[in-house]
This record gives sequence, C-alpha cells and structure tokens, in this order.
Amino acid sequence: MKRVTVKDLARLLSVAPSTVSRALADHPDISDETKRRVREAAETLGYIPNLRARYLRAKHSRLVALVVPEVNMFFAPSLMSGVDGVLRENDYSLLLFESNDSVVQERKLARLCLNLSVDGVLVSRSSETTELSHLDALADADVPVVLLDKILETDRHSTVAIDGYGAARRATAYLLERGHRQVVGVFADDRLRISQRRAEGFAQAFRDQGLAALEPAAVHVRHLHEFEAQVGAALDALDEPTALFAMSDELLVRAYHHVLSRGLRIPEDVSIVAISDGQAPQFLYPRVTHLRHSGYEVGEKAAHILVGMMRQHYAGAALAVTVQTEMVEGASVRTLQPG
Amino acid sequence: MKRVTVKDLARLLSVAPSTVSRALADHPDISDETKRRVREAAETLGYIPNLRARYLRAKHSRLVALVVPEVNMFFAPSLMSGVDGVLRENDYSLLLFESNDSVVQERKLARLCLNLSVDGVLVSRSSETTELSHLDALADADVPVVLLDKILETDRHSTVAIDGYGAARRATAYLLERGHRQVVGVFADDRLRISQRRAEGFAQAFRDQGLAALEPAAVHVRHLHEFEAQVGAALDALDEPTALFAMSDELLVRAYHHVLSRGLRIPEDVSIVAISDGQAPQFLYPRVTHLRHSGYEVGEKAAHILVGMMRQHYAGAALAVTVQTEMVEGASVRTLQPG
DNA sequence: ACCGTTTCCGCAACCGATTGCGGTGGACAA
DNA sequence: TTGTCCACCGCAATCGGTTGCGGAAACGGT
Repeated sequence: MKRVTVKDLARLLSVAPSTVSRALADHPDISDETKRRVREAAETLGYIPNLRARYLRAKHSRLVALVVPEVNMFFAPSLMSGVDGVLRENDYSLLLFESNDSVVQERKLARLCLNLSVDGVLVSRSSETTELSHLDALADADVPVVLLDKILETDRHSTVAIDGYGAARRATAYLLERGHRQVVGVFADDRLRISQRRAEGFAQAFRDQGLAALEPAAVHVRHLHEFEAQVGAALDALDEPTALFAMSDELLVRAYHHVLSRGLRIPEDVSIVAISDGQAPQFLYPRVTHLRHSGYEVGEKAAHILVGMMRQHYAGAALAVTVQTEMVEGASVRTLQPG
Repeated sequence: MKRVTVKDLARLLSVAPSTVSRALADHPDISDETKRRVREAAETLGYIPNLRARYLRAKHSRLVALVVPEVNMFFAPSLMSGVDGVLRENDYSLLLFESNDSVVQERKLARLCLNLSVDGVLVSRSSETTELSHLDALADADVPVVLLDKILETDRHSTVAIDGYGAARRATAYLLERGHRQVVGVFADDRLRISQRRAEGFAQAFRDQGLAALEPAAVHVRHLHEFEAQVGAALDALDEPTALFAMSDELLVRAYHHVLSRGLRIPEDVSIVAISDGQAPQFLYPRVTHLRHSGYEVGEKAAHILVGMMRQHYAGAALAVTVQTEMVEGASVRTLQPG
C-alpha cells in the first residue's frame, strides 16, 4: 500500500501542498474550514507524516548515536536505559552502535554518524582508543559529542564518568580499617585510564593508612580468559590473603566464583568489596559490600548534557562531570581481630 | 563549519550536480578525467555524503528498529549484540526503543517507526501486550516485522523464540531422573505466554515420568519484589523440597540467593536447574546446570529473517522459528539415593 | 562529405515535506 | 468609485541528493 503524502491530500482536496502542510500545522493563515477538511482527509486516508523529509528540510535528524565498546550484561543495560529515557523525553531517537572494542570500528561509526547526520553522539570509548582525533570530524561538523563512562581526558568534549579513584580508595580503606593487610586488587586492562585511576585509588588508600611500605598487590586482567591464572597467582603470592577488591562487576562475579571454587568462604576466609552498579552484589551470597555507582545516572547525565548542547546549538566550554558513588554495606567483609 | 554538498562541488568545478553525483558513484557515463577531478575536490573539501537525502530519494532508510520491553542485564544485551552484528553486516543501523512494558508506549513506538520510515522492525513484546493490532499499521505499510523472544502466536508476522516448553521439560526431567520429587518451579508472570509454555513443559515432565499424581509446585512471580515471599512460601509448603527449577536468569539468581540465605547448601540440600543464556550459571558457585539458549542466536536469526524480508520487499509466508536449547551440566544438582 | 555511434555531460524532475513572499478577492471605510 | 486592509491560499525555492532522457561534440566508417 503506497503511503499517502501531502501531495496526495492536496490533489484530493484541490489545494496546494503548502496549504495542506500549513493546515496540519495549524497555521493561522489557513481558514478553519480548510483545516477541518484537510484533517478529515488526512484521517480517513491514513496520512502518516514523513519525519525524515521534514527533518531533511529542517537540517536536523533528532537522532542521537550511542557508541559503546560492547553491550555486555554489566553496566551497559542501565547506561542505555538512562540515555534512552532522557532522549525519549526530548523526542530524540537512539541509534545504538557497537564498536567491538576496535578503534577502526569506532572511526567508521563516527563517520557513519556524520553520514546519517545525527544531532549528537554519546561515546564510551573502546579499549583500543588512546586518542580522540577520530571524533574531531564530528566536532568540526558542529555535532556535539559527550564521552561517558569509559572516557579519556579531553577539553574538547564534555565527559561524564564516575569517581573511580575515590571509589577505589574508599573501598580499599574499608578493608584496611577492618584490619585487612593482605589485599589483592583486581583491575581491568592497565592500558585503560579507568583501570589506572582505580588502581591509583587502591594504592592511595594504603598510603592514607600509613601502610605505604606494604606493597599493594594489584592484578591487571587484560583478557578475561586469563582471569583464573592471574588472580590465582596473585592470591598464591601472598602469605595469607584475607581480602579482595574488584574494580567492576565483571571482575567481581569472576572473583566471587574463583574464591569459592578454591574452597574458601566469604567472608570467613576472604572478604570482598567492589565497585559495582549494585545488581550483582544483590544476588551473590552473601551480599557484597560495594561502592555503588549508577550506570543509569551516568547515562542520564550525559544525555542531559548532550540535549542541552543540541538545543543551544553548542553551549559553552566542555564539562567534566564526575558521578559520586555511595557505599552499600553487604555481608562480604569480616572485621579482623588484631594479632 | 557548513557542510560541503554536491552542489558546492559542482559549482567549484563548473559542472552539474548530477555529474558530481555520478562521478562519485563511478558511473560509466563520466570520463575518468572528470571523476578524478571530482574525487580530488571531494577529498580536499572534505565532502561528506548525506545518506538521509539519498535514502529519502531512494524511498528507504536502512534503519531497523528494535523494540524491547526493557533493557535489563539478562538476555537483552546478548540479543542486542546478535541483532547489531547482522544489521551492521548488511549496512543497516539499529534504532533502540524501550517500551517499558507498556502497550501504550509500544503503540507509540510503532507509530514512530512509521514516521521515521524504518525499513523493518524487531519486536519483543511488553508484558501488557495481548494482541498485535498496533503492529498492523506497520504491516499495512509494507514494513516487515519480526517478533523475537517474547512473542505472541501470529500468522501475520514471523517469529523467533526458544523452545521454552521443551527446555523446561528437559530441565525438569533432569531433576526427576535423579530422584527429585519435591521440586519447586519458579516462573515469571503467568499472563505471559512464555511463562505458560514453560510451566506446561514443567508439568509435562512429571507426566512423562508417570508422576502425574504428584502435583507440581509451580510459583508464578508477577513482581520481583514479591519473589522472596512467594518462593519462600512454596518451599515451606513442601515437606522437604530437594530441587528448584528457574525459568530464567533473572529468577535463577534470585532463587540462588534465596536458597543460600536460608542456610541451605547447593547442591547438598537443594539442587538447582534453570533455563539460561549461560552467563549467570558461570559465575555462581557451584556452576548451575542449565538449558542454554543463546540470546545472541535469537537476535541473529530474527535479524537475518528481517534482512531477507527487507531485501525481497516482502518474502512469502510468516516463519515461526524455534531455537533449540542445549544442556550444560554444572555442579548444582545432586543425585538422590532412592529411599 | 555525410551519417551513425559513442562518449560525456546537463536539464529538470523527484523524494516528501516546509516556508518566504506575493497575489487575489471580498469587506469596509472614505 | 477608489483605496486599504485582511483573510486566505498558491508559487516556487529549498533541504541534499539521484536519475531518465536528451543533446552536443567527437569519432569512425564509407
């Protein structure tokens, strides 16, 4: 069934397409009688306005692209929900792209965004991405870009991310304050800024407690399939590890499984804390004490900033928003008796 | 910075826009010399083709909408990845929409798809959706629709879903064959076709073993916050429950936590099996025996069918694809000694 | 020298809308 | 009667491309 267009309506009613357009838009230049007739015809013929045509003319698309490294079960869903909610409220539609953790792909996608003339782009960078030059083309074309979650320091684009440093520091302090000394920190790829920052927070917590002498055991897991081997080795390297810190949900659930499969109990033998969005800690047993950061909130904030930029056709300077985390106590940490 | 258009290039080179267009498309009517000049100019001026304009003219959009009830951490991510992969291969872009489990929203989104003239739609229906009339408008406009995962029987649209009935039946049989008799089945909202089918498979397994007399204990959890109460009651109602079946990951992780928090051990006190996409069973301890169905595969298949339909501008009859599940043994089930 | 082919390119319409500007016709005042 | 104003609507351009058709120039053959 061919779609009905403004021209079809115009022909049927023996008026000009422009009249139909204006009538539908309730323009004051059109008489009530004509408006009525046009609306009626539109209704009975099942006229469906073509937004793409309208937007082409208006030089925008009301499309926003979200580029993520991969849609994994941790974090991505809540982030996407946050973004989606804000965009829907503002009548934007969400284009989802996966970069599969490849810069090449990320570059292609940036290009595609330009080709589709999206109004704005949200990027969570791939692990391969070490510089942002491929986003320059977007900025050059006046397409606002906001980096979220997995960001890179930059003053060209606004960024939204959690305070990973602070969260790691507080989480680690939580363990140290309860007498833990033999702590293994589990981090993701050390080439990621996000991992580096959290590892710094981890180390800083030791210094805060005057334990600088204690070399903190930090493991950086580049590939998940090496998890068992790496974390296992780190655990073995310590005399008697009593606690473990995981910088993300993904690492937390693996650490959880690893610890239990070693025959160790939580928290009797090993205590665990993590940085998490709070879902996994809920269904693991015992519930895991964690510094909760809302992916939803990160998505929302980033989307809000983007919407603002799109509205004002580019606002002022680039923002660098940091989302704070909140401590949620579970039952995964034991307080050690001194001695 | 204003974007360079075909007309700009044409003006600069003193040729017609049509010539530029054809040169860029490598049309045989254009001389090599002209093609060279055009390409060079396009390169130096940083010409970026506007796909929306091109597609408008071509009467398509290379946009595919994916409508899901909610982007939760279970299932949705893998499904989306599967869809995304296939679409990307075929040069379609993915529009993601959340219906928030509301029919009203689902209806609005269907309308939006029409307004944006997407080339195809993938729908996982909301829990409120009991009939598909709001999708008729799409079909009427020759927009192919494929239902996936959370489907509804229909002969108007193609569907892709897993064999929930068979999976539930096999999973339950697995327990019964190992001597379990006091089995609690945990299901989602009983108004969902998907829950009903799985509950049927659950019940059928009992009949298969000649245990029809044994009234199977099936719990339907409509709202997650009632989980503890409902499943707790079901467990209490049995003399000595020895096993539990969960129809989804979401229910599995909650059941896992619930069982452990009761002080019961897995599998010594309670055995667990589930239908799952295989992620959660990997990081729970012990690993959970499950019937694995790949959300990725569901997404892929649905996307493939859709692409086929879009290509041939509507294929033949509606397909009803059923994705089979595969048994993955963990260590969550104990074999009971008779007596 | 004449005619048929090629080669190469431009005109103008089109996709489906929106919008600036100009024009017609009627009402009404002078 | 003439002028003015307003209500109402259409023309044509525009967004940024693609494409059917036709035509000019060059070329080749006889």
